[in-house]
Amino acid sequence: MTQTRRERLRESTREEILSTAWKQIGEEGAAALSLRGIAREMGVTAPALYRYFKDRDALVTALMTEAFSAFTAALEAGRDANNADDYAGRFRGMSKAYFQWAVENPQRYLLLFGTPIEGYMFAEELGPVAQRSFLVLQGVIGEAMAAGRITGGVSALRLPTSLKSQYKLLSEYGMPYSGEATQLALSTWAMMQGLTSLYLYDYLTGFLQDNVETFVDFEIEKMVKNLGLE
Amino acid sequence: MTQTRRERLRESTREEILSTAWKQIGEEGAAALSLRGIAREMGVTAPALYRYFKDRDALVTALMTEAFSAFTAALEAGRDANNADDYAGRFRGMSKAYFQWAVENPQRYLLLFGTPIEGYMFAEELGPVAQRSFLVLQGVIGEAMAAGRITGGVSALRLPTSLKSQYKLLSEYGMPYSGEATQLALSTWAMMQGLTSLYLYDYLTGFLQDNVETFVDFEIEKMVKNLGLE
DNA sequence: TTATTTTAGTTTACAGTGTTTACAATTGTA
DNA sequence: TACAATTGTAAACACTGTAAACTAAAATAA
Repeated sequence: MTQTRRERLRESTREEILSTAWKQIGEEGAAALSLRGIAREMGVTAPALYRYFKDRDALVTALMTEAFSAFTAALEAGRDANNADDYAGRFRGMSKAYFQWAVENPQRYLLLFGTPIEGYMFAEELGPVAQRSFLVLQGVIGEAMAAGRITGGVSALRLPTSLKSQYKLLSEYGMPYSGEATQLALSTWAMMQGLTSLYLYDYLTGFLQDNVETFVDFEIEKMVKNLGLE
Repeated sequence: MTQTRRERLRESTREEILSTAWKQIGEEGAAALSLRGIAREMGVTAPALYRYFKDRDALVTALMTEAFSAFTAALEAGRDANNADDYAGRFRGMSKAYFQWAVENPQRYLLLFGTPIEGYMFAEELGPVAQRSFLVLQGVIGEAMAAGRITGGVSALRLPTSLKSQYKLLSEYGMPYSGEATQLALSTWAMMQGLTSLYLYDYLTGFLQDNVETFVDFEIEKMVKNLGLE
């Protein structure tokens, strides 16, 4: 694994490009991201960046990969702040971490779950890294379910068998799984995403002002109850 | 209200611009919207469009206004397909119409609730027309609540008094209102938006394949139950 | 009808974008 | 030292949105 000097330099300017991009996203929003802007700030000409990223979309994909990792880590941290047998706590911790991360990293979140980049098409290679964040949620619910703690309304929906690949991925992470867990996780996922984008698009504050967080916590609590977790 | 010949012509090319824009959005997605492209297709030069729209953002705002109106109309139609005293039916009808409209007009929906236009900032004047669609939802819940049909988990959240302007707007439409109705409506809104964007971003089909609609219906049914509507 | 004003459109131009190509400079290796 | 790989630059192309000046046509006033 020993890197040559050249590889080190290359890696370092690659990271400088990414961090400059994040700086611009933080300041002007993801929509204002521009290769020429990054090059300008780095004191280099634009085509130089093409030595490091095939094109603008490749850069965006790299940024999204980074963001997904950070997001997933935040979810895991929220979950792991609670004991392994405290299923309600783990669910709560993860859900709050979801919202909290979005509040603290709005542009980053919108980069992942909005469509701020003109003409950018979700890259294939992002699939796994995106699903990994979903797996955290699915895992939390799956664990609770395996422990018999999910007593809330489970669907009668028959899920397709093609879900098995998904299950396999879950079990590789040592997590229990089931079609019902997937379904409940999707439901929770939808709610969190809805709450979050409503907030980021500034629909909530007009109605709730400084009660937004209380509202979100309340909605999380409703989910806990509906799952029968507590 | 009699229009002069000129006003008629002006109105007609204005509409041609909008319909050409919709055509492009339908074909290439909202991100690919381009003034020059519209002009090209209309057989006219780009600066000509500036006689009809101050700039690109003004055009986008006009498009969003149209889309919001259509969306609101769809919600109302879904609601009104049920008797005025069938509160659960009206809620169901509206919610299904929400998802259905998004499925049938994905680019239009994303134009409203995604951020596909580079650098476009949500225009002030869109506030009222956007809220109007929310008012449909809030109204359905408010009616049911006034009829004493909402028995589900109502929050203990104390909402700010500044909501009064919102309430006034509702009562102008002859609808009952309350802080609890607002809160429950926001919750429902979040869920619908979350389900829909999960679907449009193609997260659902991977898990559910052709069961997506069943899943969404099931989630709507859960909301009906949680509201205590049935 | 003629003269005047308003309007719709074009031409030209500017500043910005992502991207490609050809070339120069630098760096690492044999 | 000679050669090869790598990293950058300069110039150009094809696109954007937008502004200014100008022309042709249409509506209005004399």
